[in-house]
Amino acid sequence: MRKINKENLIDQLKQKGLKITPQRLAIIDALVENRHAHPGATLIYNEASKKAKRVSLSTVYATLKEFSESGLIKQLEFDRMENRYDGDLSEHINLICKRCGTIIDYHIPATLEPKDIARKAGFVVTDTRMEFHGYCCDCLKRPG
Amino acid sequence: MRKINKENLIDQLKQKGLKITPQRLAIIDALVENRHAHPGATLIYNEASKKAKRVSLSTVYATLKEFSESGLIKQLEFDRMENRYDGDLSEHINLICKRCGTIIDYHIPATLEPKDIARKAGFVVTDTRMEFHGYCCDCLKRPG
DNA sequence: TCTCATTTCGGAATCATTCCAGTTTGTGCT
DNA sequence: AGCACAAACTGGAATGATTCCGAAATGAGA
Repeated sequence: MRKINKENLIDQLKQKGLKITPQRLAIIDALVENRHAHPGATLIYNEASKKAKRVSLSTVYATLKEFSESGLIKQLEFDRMENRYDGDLSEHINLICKRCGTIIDYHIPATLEPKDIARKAGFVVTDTRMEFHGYCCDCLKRPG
Repeated sequence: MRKINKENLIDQLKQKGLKITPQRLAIIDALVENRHAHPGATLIYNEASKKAKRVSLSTVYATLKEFSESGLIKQLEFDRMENRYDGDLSEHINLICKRCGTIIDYHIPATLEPKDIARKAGFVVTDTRMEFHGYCCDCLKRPG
């Protein structure tokens, strides 16, 4: 039961004492209908605007923030505002402390068992993000 | 030989036909001296300003961009400008296409072998980023 | 229905980053 | 050593996502 679903999200709002408003319902709809697109605030805003009479961009931001803080959805960027650089080009995991911002380079062993990383490094993982950037098969087929 | 080192970076600049300027040398110094801090543009700018008489922030940005495009350093953020959201809260890897921006959720098997991911998903990995967010041991010790 | 904390609004403010047009400067060549 | 020119630098304006803020609107329980 990991995928987002409208009724489930509404239940979670109730459980957490958050109010059910037309704006939130519209945002939930936009989120569910575009779940595969990993939508950004702008897309959500556009989609939600079609459903509810009035939604402001500020509300979309506030709601998305509320939802991700409540664990209803996952933000694909974290708080880091400034881009940072790493001189270590080898493959490793950046262990980023949520409190002090420290970034620890953790070199991955031949076989990686995500859950073990925490214990070995004395680091408590609350959120994980692993991104592989490259080219998807559809794009590889297209010229350019 | 993965860690950055001044002479090596200078050699790489020469090899790629890039010019050696006082600003670049100052930026390289700042990069090398702060390698453990995963410095951002602002820190680099401040540090580099101490070394070279004149360095502008624009130059720092341009240089950092040039360096990461040339593979001298690694940028810890990618081009994505807008924050995006994911309704799938389970642990998975986001395969992000550099060309079309598509994000494919890839659920990790019990044992993860990074290199295998590409083949299985038909995705060519050019850059990898794995981030585990949480709390480092030092912060865990401190109250709050 | 009444009440009030929560939510929404929209416009201003913020902040990292990019853009631009003009100036300076490495570097290869003579 | 001096020339020429593409590359690099500058700084101020522009951009664009996100946050902030004070005021107005509104769910939801009493």
